[in-house]
Amino acid sequence: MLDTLKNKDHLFSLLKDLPLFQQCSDDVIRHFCAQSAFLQQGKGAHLFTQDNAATHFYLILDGWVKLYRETEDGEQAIIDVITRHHFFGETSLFNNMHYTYSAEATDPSFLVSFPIELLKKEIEQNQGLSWAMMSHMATNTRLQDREIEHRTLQNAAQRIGCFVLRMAKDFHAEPYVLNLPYDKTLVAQKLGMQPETFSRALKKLSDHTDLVVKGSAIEIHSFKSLTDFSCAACSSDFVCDDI
Amino acid sequence: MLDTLKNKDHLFSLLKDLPLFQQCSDDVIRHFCAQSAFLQQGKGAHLFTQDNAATHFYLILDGWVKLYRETEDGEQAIIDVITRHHFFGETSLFNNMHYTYSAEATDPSFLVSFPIELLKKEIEQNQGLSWAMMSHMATNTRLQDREIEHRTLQNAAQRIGCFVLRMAKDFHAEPYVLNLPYDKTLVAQKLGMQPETFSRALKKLSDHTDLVVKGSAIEIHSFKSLTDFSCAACSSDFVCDDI
DNA sequence: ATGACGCCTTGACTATTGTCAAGTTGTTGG
DNA sequence: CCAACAACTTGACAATAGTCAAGGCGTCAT
Repeated sequence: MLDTLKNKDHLFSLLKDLPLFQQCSDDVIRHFCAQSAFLQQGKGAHLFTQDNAATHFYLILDGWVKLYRETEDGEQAIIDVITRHHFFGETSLFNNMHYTYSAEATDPSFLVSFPIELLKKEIEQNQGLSWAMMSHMATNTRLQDREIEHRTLQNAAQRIGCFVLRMAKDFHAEPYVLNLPYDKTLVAQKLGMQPETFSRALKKLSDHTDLVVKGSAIEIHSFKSLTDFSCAACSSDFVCDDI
Repeated sequence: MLDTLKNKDHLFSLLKDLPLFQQCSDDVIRHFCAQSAFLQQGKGAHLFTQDNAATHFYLILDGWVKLYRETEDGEQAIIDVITRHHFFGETSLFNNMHYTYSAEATDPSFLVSFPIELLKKEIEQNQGLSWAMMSHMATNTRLQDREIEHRTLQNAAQRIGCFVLRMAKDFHAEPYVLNLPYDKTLVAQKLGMQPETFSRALKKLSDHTDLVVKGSAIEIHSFKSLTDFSCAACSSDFVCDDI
C-alpha cells in the first residue's frame, strides 16, 4: 500500500483526478509531481505553525491531520480535521506567504508536499487552475458558514448527530456501522465541546434516536431518526455536502 | 450625498479604488459601471434568498446589510453584517449560480447591483481579477476561521469586547465614543447570543473594564483594559484585521 | 502476565446561557 | 403632546455546558 502511495506515477494519476487540478495539462501536473516530496509522519507530528512563513502546501494521501489555532495559554480552536485527498496550507498564498493555522498529524499519516511558490506561479498563469482554486475556496467558505450555523442553532447532541450523518453520508444500507476515524476527544474538540459533554451528549443522542454506541463503533439503524433529530435545527436538508 | 452616490463617474472612481478591481483596466471597470444599477432599499428590504438562482451581486454604497441562513421554523444564523464598500452575493458564482445565504437591508441602504454573469466572464478571462477574487475569498475565510475560534474560546462578555474593539480599531484617541451602527439585538445575533444575554454580558463587560455604556453609545476610556479582557482568549493579538 | 498510560465515562457541582414574563425606555407619527 | 410600538432591560427560573475528581477500560511495552 505504501509502495503504491510513494509511487510518482500513482501520484500523477491521483492529482489528475482531483478537482483542483482538473483543468491542468499533463505537463503542469508532471511539473507538480516532479517538485513533490513524500512525507511519512507519526501521530502527533507537527507539520507547520500558524503565523510562520509558508514554504509548502500539502496533500494527504493517508491518515488524519488537524488544523487549529492556539492561544498563548495553550487553548486550541480546531478549524478542521481532514483526511485523504484533502489539501492544507495552500491558502497561505493569499496571506502574504504565512500559514493561517497550525497543522498536526493525529494519526500515522502519509503526505505529499509541494512548493507553495509553484502553486503561486501556476495560478498566476493558468486560468483553469485559478477557477478551480476559487471553487475550492468557495466550498470551504460554505462549509465554514454552515459550521457557524451549527454552533448557533444546534445543541451538543444535535451537532454529534449531524457529524455522524456526514461521516456516513456515502453509505445508505441500514444498519450501517460507523467507526469513528479519530479519538472521541478530538471529535469533541472539532464540534466545539468538552470531552465530558461529548460523552454525555452521545448518550443523550442514542436515547433519542435508534443509534447504538459500542466504543468507537456507532450503529445507525435508521438515518431518518438521526435527520429528524439533528437536521431540524439546520438550514440545509440532508444529504448535505461535506468533508 | 445621494446625488454623489448615484453618479456613475463617482462609481467608476470608487470601483477603481476597491481591492477587487485593483487589477482591472479602466475599460473593464467602465464595463461594470455601464451594466450596474442603483438601488435604494428601506429597512427590512429583502435582496435575495438562500438557494435561489443568482442573477446579480451587490456592492453597498451606504447602509447595512445582514447575510443569514434560516431554518424551516424561522431560526436565523447570521453569517455577517456588512456595510459600505463590501460586496455580497458574488460567491454564488462558485455555487452553481445559486445564492448561499439570504440578504436583507437592516437600515435604509443604498446599493449597486451588477450582473453575476459579467463577473463570471471577466474572471474567466482576466488573470488580475481572478487573483484579486482569490485574495478577497481568502480574507473571508480567515475571518470565518476567527469567528469559529471566538465562539469556541470566548464567553459572551469577551465576544462583545472583541466586537467593540474591532468596530473601533481605526481610532486610537482615548476616550473614544463608539456608536453602535445597528440594533443591539442584531449585534447579539451576530455574536451568537440572545438579546438578554447580550444586555447582561455588556453590563458584565463594563464592570470588568473601564467601558461606559450610554444607550447605543459606548465610551472606551482605555483600549488596553478591553484587550486585556477579551484578547486573552484569542489566538490573534489586537489590532486584528476586520470588517 | 502486568503495570503504566491514555482515553473515556461518570458523578457532583458550578458557571454560563437561554427562556419567559414583566416592565422600562426611547422613538415616531398623528 | 401623547399614544403606540419597538427596542432594550431586568428578574426568576430552567436548560445546557463546563470543571474537577475519581474510576473503568483497553492497549502496549516490558
